[in-house]
Amino acid sequence: MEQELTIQQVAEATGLSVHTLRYYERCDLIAPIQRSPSGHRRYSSTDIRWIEFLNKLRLTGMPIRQMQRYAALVREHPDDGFHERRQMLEAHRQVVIEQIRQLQDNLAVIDWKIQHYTELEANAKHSGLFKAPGQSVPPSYR
Amino acid sequence: MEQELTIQQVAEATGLSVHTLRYYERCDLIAPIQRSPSGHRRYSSTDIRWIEFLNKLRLTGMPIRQMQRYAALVREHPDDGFHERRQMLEAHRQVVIEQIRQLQDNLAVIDWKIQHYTELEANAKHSGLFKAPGQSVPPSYR
DNA sequence: GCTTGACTTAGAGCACACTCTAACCTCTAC
DNA sequence: GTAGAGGTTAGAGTGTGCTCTAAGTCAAGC
Repeated sequence: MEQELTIQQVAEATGLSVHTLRYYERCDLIAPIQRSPSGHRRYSSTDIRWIEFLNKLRLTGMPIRQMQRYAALVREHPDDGFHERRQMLEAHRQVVIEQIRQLQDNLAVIDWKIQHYTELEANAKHSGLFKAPGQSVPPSYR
Repeated sequence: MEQELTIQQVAEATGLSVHTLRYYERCDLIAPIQRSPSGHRRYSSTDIRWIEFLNKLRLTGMPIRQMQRYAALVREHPDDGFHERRQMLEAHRQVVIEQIRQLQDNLAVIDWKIQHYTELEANAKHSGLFKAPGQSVPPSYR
């Protein structure tokens, strides 16, 4: 009942390219995938779940190097040594949280600037007749 | 009263390297900086505020190309044409918001996995005597 | 005058993560 | 049996954003 997918199908399912899938396998992020009699890759649903998790690590900015370490831990101690893996994920978790915080901070500044432009546009429309009160705008903030 | 900073001081103030500062100027993200009689760059506080804003765009993932477009708009129409600049920032804003959303989504999965490892660790400690109820763990989720 | 250290330039080099190429193989349909 | 779609490999190439190098200039202190 285990349905096995071709590399093309996995690419579509995961959003990674076939090139990337082979690349990940080549650099040991993915353990060697089973082959059909003709030598073509046949991905199991377990493989796909692993790839999807890998992808989440990537999308949160984990470098390939670190994913390699994580993948090696899983391969070498599939049934124990959860502690080190958890520690890796927790360290990464902190990095991601910080990343989100920074994005939010910087977004606030961008929002501020959008607001500022909106006011300048409004002023321009009214030919400068209305100057927003209390808005002394430094010339550098254009 | 305009205090002018050296490239080294600006690097310290902004967190960018002196190399990066020169690189940004070379590719027109920063307009040509004033020079001392000896040809050394002298940054004004206006320059620094611009660089800081640039950096926020970078840190939110805006590509250099796009920052170049934005910088060109500011240079070419410093006192009007706020509309296009606002549009650029608003488009970027949406990208950043989506980026944050994705990070949060993926972080949730990582959190789930950390939790899962925590449970596996606890089970291992009790020599498998206690199996968390209702936790049928697929073998792929290790 | 000479050393030291901070600056200048053009251009080369690098790390990262893919992405593509060339040459070859294999299955299916006609 | 041949075309065409899709697979395989090793290895080269690409885009992005820096980062560094080499060779030279300049100002201050000894």
